[in-house]
Amino acid sequence: MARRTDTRERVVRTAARLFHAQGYHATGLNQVLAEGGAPKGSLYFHFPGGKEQLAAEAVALAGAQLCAELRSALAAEPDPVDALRAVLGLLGAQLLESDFAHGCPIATVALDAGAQSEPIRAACAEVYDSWQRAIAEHLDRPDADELAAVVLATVEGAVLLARTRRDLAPLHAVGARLGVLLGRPTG
Amino acid sequence: MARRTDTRERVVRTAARLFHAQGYHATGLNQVLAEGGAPKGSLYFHFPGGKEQLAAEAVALAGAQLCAELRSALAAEPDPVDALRAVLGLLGAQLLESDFAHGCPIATVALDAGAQSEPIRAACAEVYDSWQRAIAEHLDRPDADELAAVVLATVEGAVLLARTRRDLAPLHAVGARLGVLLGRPTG
DNA sequence: TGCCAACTAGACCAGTCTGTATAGTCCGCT
DNA sequence: AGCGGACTATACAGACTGGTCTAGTTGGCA
Repeated sequence: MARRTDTRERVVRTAARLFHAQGYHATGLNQVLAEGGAPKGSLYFHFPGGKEQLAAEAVALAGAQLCAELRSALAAEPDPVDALRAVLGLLGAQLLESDFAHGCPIATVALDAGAQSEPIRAACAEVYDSWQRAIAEHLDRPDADELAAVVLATVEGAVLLARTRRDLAPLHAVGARLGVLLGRPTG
Repeated sequence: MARRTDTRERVVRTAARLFHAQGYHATGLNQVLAEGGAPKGSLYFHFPGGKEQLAAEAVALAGAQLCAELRSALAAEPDPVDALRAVLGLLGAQLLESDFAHGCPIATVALDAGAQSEPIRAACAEVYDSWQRAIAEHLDRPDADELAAVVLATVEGAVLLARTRRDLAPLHAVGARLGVLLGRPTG
């Protein structure tokens, strides 16, 4: 069956945006529906699993989008340190633009709903894995995967701190230290 | 007026525990009251600011407790790297014990409620500042403060990843890289 | 033309949320 | 004894939650 409308996609996009800024429990289905321009019947037609399914798909969508941006940034710069600094710049710009509402779309949902819903937690974990893989592929060394996890953790933490403090300083501090962290293959 | 009961403290402790594990919006006042053994009238007597005030105080309490543990761990080890590894071990044990429910008590609330409530955001930011100061004081070098921010971000990110993945690997990876990050004063 | 699936539309339900109102209990102080 | 503030206890309000139900509309295909 070919789809006849774009309602489903519109709803997921709206949900992704709202979950990103407000979190899972703070975002009501009514708000998603109102801003997405869809009635309740449509939602439960497209997402029989309800809010939980919607959140899992929204997380996957937001994660895939950011993964694409991450890969393109990494591909544009031969040096991993420069590339990651570009990514930090991107995240910082996003924070500023949204008045510090848009940090990491995964972290918000992971902490808010991951503990109560296994599908949502799994979707978040999957996204983190994809990001880590993208980073690891650009670190040409034996411990690339483990190091990519550290880089990912550092960036995630910096975004969390920056959002909470309403200040980009943590992002800059991390950017300045990336060279040290990635500098020597054998540590 | 001296206090005549410990209801207030009991409620804050219960709230801190529940917010820690479930987040702000996922935790209802009724649950806090039931588990804390207090009626609603008492809550609004002790916390006229309602849930928002309760959360701000719970965050401050949890933050102060962890800050004390952090300082004691740092004081027990002369080498900052060893000391921070001990802290990572503590956080990992806490995650395991709680079946990955208890990550960072601040991050959960900061992402969940910080965007909507300025007092809660400020309370979270204050706690992060206190932790960063505690770390910086044990790094005897000119760039201690900035470096402490990076360390804090890395640890926070690692806890977030570990909780989401239900796997302590990110914590271990960070522990193994702390030496590189802190190794040379001039980077 | 007629049929069927894809999809929309919104009323409706039971439960939960935070917060308020008010009556009552306890206890130290004078 | 009895006043008054500290505190408890609970019923209740009003809004909102996620989710279900049924009726209706649309569009392609036979």
